[in-house]
Amino acid sequence: MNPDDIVAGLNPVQREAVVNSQGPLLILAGAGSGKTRVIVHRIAYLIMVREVAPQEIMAVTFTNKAAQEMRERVRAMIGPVAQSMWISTFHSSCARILRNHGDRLGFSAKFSIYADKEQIALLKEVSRKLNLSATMFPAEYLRSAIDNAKNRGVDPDEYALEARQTHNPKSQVVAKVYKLYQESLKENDALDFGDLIFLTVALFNKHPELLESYRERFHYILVDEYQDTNEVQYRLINMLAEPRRNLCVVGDDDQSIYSWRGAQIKNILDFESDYPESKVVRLEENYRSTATILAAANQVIAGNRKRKGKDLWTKNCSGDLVSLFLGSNEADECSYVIKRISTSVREPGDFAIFYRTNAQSRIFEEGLSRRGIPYIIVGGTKFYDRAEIRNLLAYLKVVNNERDGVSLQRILNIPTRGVGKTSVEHLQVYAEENRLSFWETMERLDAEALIRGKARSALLGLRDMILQWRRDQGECKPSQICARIIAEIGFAEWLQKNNDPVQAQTRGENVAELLNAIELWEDEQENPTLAAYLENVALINDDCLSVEEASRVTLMTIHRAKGLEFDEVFLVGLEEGLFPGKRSYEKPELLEEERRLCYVGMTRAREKLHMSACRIRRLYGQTVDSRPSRFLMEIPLELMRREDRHRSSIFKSEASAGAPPKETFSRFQRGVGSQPTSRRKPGPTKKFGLTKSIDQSSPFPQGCRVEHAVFGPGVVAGVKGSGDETKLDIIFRDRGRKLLLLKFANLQKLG
DNA sequence: TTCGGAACCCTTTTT
DNA sequence: GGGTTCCGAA
Repeated sequence: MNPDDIVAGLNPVQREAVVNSQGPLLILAGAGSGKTRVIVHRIAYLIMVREVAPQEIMAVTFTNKAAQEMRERVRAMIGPVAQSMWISTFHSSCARILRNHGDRLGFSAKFSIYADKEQIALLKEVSRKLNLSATMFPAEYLRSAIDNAKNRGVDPDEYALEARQTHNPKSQVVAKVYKLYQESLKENDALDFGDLIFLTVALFNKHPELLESYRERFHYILVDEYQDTNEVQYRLINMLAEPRRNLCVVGDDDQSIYSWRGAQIKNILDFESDYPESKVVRLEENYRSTATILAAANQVIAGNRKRKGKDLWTKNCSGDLVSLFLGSNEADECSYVIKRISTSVREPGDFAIFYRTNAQSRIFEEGLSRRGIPYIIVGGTKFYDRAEIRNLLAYLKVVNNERDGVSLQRILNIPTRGVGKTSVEHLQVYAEENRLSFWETMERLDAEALIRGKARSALLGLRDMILQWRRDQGECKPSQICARIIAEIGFAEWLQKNNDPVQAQTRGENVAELLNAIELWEDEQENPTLAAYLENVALINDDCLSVEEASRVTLMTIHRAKGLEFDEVFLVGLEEGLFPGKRSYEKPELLEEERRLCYVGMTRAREKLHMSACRIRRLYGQTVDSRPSRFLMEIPLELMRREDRHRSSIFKSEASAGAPPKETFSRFQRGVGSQPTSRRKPGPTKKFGLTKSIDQSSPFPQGCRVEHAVFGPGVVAGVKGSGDETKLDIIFRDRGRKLLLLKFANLQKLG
């Protein structure tokens, strides 16, 4: 094939990235620079021009969505041969490897994958065995400590050594937990997410010949979002790529926002020293945003020191200024956002609202629904995290994997069948004393007088059902087994009985939806086994079930927004202490990450960007005075337009809360820059948002209660202008806020 | 076993 | 403020 055909339509830099197919390559891909396009073309180039066999290429991403899109687009370019390529997430690539060779580490090919909830359940069991106090060592604390260790590539022995060396008593306890937890996982024939990667690395370390075989297989390795890789992922990739060094990493150091999950920005920053012979390509032309938005974003990110350095530019027009709205409180901020959405010619689906923390979403949700504007909140409790779904999945896991004790214990009394705490304890003790798995203990119920009465017969019944379902696996599809389980345990009836009618309804629907989802999945599979389905659920935990409608306003955290784009974006809550968050103050690295987060949020916008902050915010039940975020200060005033100038200071809290003068606000009022951290200046400071000169001679001064013939009762929030031009800013009790010309308003004074 | 109320926590969460 | 979790009482 003619190389020119492959690179046709790419800009010169993109071509560089595609054509440089041999040796290590770092592609610094700015936001909206056509990254995926480059990756896809690069793969096509390798196969079509360099005649690399597809199965010699491994492409790794972080999300299923990214993997899917990449796979789809490659297939569209080169056809079905793409099928034999490994394009998948870190986790599913590793799961695949471990299913093939996990026996060398003591796992079967059917191992269960434990998500957070199951990790916690197992950790509680471990804590109990070690007699740990749940207050001193909450399961969640242990979970994240162990998770961190795995991300760092630290095994239990190394962890114990670390703990001893640092004389940290708490860590020494965690070390014990970590060790026992790993043993328990093995007994349950289960792995957690961290294990998938870490144990793959361990497998390769322990069995060099296996590593060699994969090195032989994968001649070309490509990693997307390289800035988000953690230590083990880094090790994995680099060990595989070592002999041939055909490693292409794509990423953007300016969009590294997952350090708290173990991502190491240094991986991308140090790539050039890891591979001195490497080439670097910078994709800086942006095809997404207006020049104004980019200029603003560039200014913000320029405040970071630890970065490769990159300036996005575009041929797009300059577009609108960035709108800046400084509200009095979050209700005010919210109504600004909603007003802009409801008065726009755009469709709801063109808008997105991004916030730093999930807690901020509620007010927007309420406001939008009150106005009847369709919206979707991305995030929150996922489908597969709902209790009823997890219960059914636990059943399926038990059917699939005999040794999975965590899932078995979960379902013992679901639906309630009279197996209480004491019975479970008896079983646990017996299992422990006889070194049996939980399932083996259940098998001995006949022979041993372990448990008596109702619990005994219930357990025997459950055991027989499980045995039957396991036999069914031969001729039944997973969906049929699942349906059988639901029917035979009386799950629907139990849900009815134990929930209020509304909840019972949704839970029932969820169960139906699960069956539906399994069937959909089966339709796409050649060989739909239960084990395969369970892996799919564990790793591809996507919410394709909640159909993403294009016609709704999208609400999500900025973290979730990475990789997406919208015509018009509202970035809300830009306040010191919230964004950047308070916790980032002490550490410069954390502050830099917050700044990157801001940059990510801003660069999602195609045409119009709004940024807003509140003067007063209720947070965790407390009302706090806030100042605008330093990130706002970093944007040149020429790029912004204030959207709240006409507004007056109607909010008593502002005058009476005794808030210290906020010179940062005055920066926007007077058009003079000031440092966010500057000390308080002497003398009076203009109050933010206050109408410049209140006409004290107005018959209806600020705060005056009035009655309007049509709008009813209200309060004068502000007065503007004078004489015939006098306008009153009034908040009506029932009709919201209006700006009225005094001479026409025909107001009655009240009280 | 199930409930209800007190106590607790509180960034972000690709897999 | 609110959601979750945990413990004790019925």
